[in-house]
Amino acid sequence: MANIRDVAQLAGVSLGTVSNAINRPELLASTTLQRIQKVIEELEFVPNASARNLRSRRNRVIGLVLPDVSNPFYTDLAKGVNDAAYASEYVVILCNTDGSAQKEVQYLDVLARQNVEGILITPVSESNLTLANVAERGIRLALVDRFPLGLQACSVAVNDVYGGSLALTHLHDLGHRKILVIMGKEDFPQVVDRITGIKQAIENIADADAPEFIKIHLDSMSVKNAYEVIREMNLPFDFTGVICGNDLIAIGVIRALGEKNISIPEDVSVIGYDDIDFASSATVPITSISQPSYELGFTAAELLISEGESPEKHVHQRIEFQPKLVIRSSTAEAKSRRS
Amino acid sequence: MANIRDVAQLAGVSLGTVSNAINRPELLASTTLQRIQKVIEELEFVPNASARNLRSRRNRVIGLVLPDVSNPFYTDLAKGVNDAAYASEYVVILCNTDGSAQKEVQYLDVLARQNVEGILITPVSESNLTLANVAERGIRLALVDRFPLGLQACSVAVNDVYGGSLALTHLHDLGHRKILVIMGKEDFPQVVDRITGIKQAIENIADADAPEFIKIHLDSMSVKNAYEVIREMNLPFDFTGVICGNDLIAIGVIRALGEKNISIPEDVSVIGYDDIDFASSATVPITSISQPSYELGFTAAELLISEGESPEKHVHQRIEFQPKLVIRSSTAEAKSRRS
DNA sequence: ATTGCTCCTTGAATCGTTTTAACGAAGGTT
DNA sequence: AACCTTCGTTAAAACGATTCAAGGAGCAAT
Repeated sequence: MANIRDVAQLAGVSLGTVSNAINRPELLASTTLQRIQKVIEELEFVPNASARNLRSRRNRVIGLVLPDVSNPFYTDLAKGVNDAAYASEYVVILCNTDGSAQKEVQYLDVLARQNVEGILITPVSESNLTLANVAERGIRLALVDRFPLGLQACSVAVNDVYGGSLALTHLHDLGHRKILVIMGKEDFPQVVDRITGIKQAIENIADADAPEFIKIHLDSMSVKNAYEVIREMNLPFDFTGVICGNDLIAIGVIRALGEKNISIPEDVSVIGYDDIDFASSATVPITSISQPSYELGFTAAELLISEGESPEKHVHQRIEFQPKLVIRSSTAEAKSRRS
Repeated sequence: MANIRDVAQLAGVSLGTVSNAINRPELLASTTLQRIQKVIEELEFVPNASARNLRSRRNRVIGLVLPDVSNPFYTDLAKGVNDAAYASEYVVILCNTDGSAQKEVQYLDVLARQNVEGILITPVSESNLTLANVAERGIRLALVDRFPLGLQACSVAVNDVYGGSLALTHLHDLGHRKILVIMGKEDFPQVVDRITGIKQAIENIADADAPEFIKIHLDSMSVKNAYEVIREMNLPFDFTGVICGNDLIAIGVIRALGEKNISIPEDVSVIGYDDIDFASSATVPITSISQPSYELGFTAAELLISEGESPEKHVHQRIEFQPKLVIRSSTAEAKSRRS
């Protein structure tokens, strides 16, 4: 493997000049530049990233920490991040926490050791102690799908409170008055916000008409988990509508209810969240709250990278997208049901 | 940020001793070791990965190059890789080529610049010129979901030829004699193999009884692409069975056929590939060829990492999984149809 | 001829580790 | 008492780039 010294020798210039040829070509006389470039080509010289990073403290690597890469919502988001990174010649280290706070801490540590320039994260809980820690180490942060509470960082998120109220309002408009809410872990920020939205929407409805609801919190927001929980459960009360934490849960719920001979949407309306691609191809096409997952990731990555390119003129931004209701076949007018 | 020198000073030992404390603690007297560890803790010392890599040429980073992270098959595979990496304290750089050979080349270059220890790749084409190049640079390679043709590397794959024949045989057993095969790009290795399998299966059937088939090659193996192509198409001949390159294509095909009032499986049987989670929750639950995606990724990553841990006693392995037919509702007995 | 500018180029220091040969002390053998 | 060994530790040389103050060449102005 050729190094910069070999190039310098063969081109008959000094070390520093080769370095300039690579990083600030505008400084060189054009004849020297060409000569060096030719040698670089000949030798197939590739600068060593470690050496470069050691000196300059920039390595064009960012970390992406997500709770569940099996969920197409996060996959799309990751794709957005990757594409933005690719455009700026950055590279992305993907970390999957499985929704575990402990894994999150460990991954943050690993990323810090790797000297990543910045970290994009959808934190699993509201507590941002470790995040503050990371920021202290001089690693830039950007929050995705989550707003920073008292943290100095950019953020790109969707208004989950509004999303929650959208879901409830839709079901209420269809005449549903008893609603099952089935979400992920109680302290997962998105869950908190969406439930807040649901409550707010209820408060805005005249008392006589206001729906009541029960919550269930799942350990993992997956098809399997939702399916199993609903299957094993004695259905708590005669709800006619279900609001799910995401579309995967909705798929699991629909399957489990189907097996109990409850038909969707005739007997029960089900509404998902995220509007993943499969929502429209599911057994019953799922009504869902749509979020711009790809843009979320793309924008956040752009923000983080631009902060690195010119830290002095960077100001932290807080970008908010609005969710949208997408109506499909899994929700319909409520009829009174089950005696 | 504390560095190793600060630690040495505070602990009253030399630089090298601290390094040993970190990397070969068994060399030290236990009292010294404890003293150093205490200081490390106090100072919150984190070794600088770049410096370490520069000297030791190991950075615990591997690259993963995949054609399509939106496809749950690859997502599951990536999860396997991540989990295996995590267990060995490695970190994964994820690269999404969108099935483009050009992007693949660029990503390989980026990974080489980053000095990754190894690369896991599902190459987009049979040509492995650039791969050979990478290997020359001293970066270890492992092929996932693909066998190495003349390449010195480990590989973990599924027998796609057999998978193709499984699909055809299933349809043939159900009485289908005219079959549409709808795959991805013609030179995508998996596509080549699966078609080979289909042809072989046909050859094994008595001439009189042998099915005929037409192929379509899509640019991208996505729901959208498949849906649009089938929707726009004058259906080529009166096929009664469809073999799809993956489950995403199957979903697109089923949707498009549905809009043409062709019912699945009454009029046409459709068989997918990969057996992704959603296959069972689709509008029509999809008969599919199942592959152990997670294990594929996990095993390959383990192989690659173990090669790094002890290169001297490593021998390249070629691990082959067998695909399985999973029968659901999208395939059924053929009836003669459409006049 | 001297000075002052501009424009390139150089050399040396530096980043934070790992690695390895060499060294000193302590203990055991003869 | 002299000589080995063993064990723990040290000092200094890498690793391969970037950075920056300083040097030199060429040219124009005085």
